[in-house]
Amino acid sequence: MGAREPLSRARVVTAALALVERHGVEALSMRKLAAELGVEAMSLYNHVKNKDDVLDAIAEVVFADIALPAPTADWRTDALALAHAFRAAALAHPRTASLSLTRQLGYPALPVTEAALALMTRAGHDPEQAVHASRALLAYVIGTLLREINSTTDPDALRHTTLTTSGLPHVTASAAHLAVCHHESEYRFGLELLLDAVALRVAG
Amino acid sequence: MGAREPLSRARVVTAALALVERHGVEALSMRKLAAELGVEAMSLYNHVKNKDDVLDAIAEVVFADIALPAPTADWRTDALALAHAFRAAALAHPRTASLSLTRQLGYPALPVTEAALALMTRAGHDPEQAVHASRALLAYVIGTLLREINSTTDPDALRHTTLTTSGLPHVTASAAHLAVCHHESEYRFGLELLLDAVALRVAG
DNA sequence: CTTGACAAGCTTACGGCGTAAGTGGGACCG
DNA sequence: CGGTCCCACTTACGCCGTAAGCTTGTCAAG
Repeated sequence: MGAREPLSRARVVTAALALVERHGVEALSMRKLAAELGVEAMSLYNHVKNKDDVLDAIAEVVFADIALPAPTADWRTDALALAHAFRAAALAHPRTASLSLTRQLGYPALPVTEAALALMTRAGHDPEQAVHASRALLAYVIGTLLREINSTTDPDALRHTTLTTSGLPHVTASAAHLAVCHHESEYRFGLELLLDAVALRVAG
Repeated sequence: MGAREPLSRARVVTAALALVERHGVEALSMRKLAAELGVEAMSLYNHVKNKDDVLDAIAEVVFADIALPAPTADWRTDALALAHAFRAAALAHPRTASLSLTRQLGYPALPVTEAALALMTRAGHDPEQAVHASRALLAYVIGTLLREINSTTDPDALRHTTLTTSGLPHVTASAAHLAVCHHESEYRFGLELLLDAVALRVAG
């Protein structure tokens, strides 16, 4: 019965992340988290302020995992790379990513925000337009990833609700949307669309 | 001591919506909701399956409140009108809207989905591209509204976390983002950007 | 008028939750 | 060796969602 590795904030956060990825956010409780670490619930509070602190901490991990691409000569390449890195990080921890995209994170998200802003400035926007454009880019990325993650987690939510509704007034749209689900290529499609528009706006 | 108005699903949902708008989602409990209606918690279950059912129901309200604009000759006008209607409905119930944008809603969101799809088809896209483009539009709308709603609900979350962080390595970006906060005009900016790109893609 | 079914409220009860507050022992420093 | 501090444990409180059962008012059929 040797001494076990001592608890630490890092160990708590890691365990919380694992628990959320395995069973979803709603399954995360301080008691279960403690059990996971072979410890009583209240011991966690020596390393963590409260449950919200834990949620913030795991949400940050996703942003921390975004490998910001080094800027190249072409802002457009960089934009695609940034968006791709964002998506990769989100898909690496899908259930946690829902949290990250939803929660209001200030500082942890800043590097990404700033990268997007720098990018749009380099593209030739004036400062105010650069802010607008970078936010548009991030809004698209976040909106798309939210949808993608939800449909991955719960793949036939739409199909189910449509089929159990009698009368089916709107099958056409749902069928069309279900038929097209190559997430990655769709992501690129919207991205290119947006970047085309940015380029156009700067040129014209 | 006359007989009070009997409970009904509609009354429950209305009260839940009001409670959420007043005190936030985390303040919604079956007990408080019942108290609001002058009733005991378990009575609610005669009209509602469970708490999740309540949450779904209030989330639907936002979509139901989107006044779908009648199609005109110009798809672009219609796209702006749709986005504007979406935004109006979301801002009318901001705290509930977070739920609506986050939760996976199948059927209730369908009219909007279909309107966007129809619009992109009318713009000249082939069916598959129309799906992609409509999803891009909705992703932008949802991503933007999430940000807007969160920053309205909790206006200085970013400022606070930045200021309390010593070292402040990234003040530039956050300051720039804070300085620009005319939500409505920003919304239009990104929207026009996206629609320009759609028009371009169809023409070229 | 009686009866019995049914809808819709109330009561009780259970297990789980987050966390405030206090306890105790082991490690380290004087 | 005594003191101090860290850190895990224990206890306890009030809230939660909801299963199960009970009560009461309403109303149609006999």
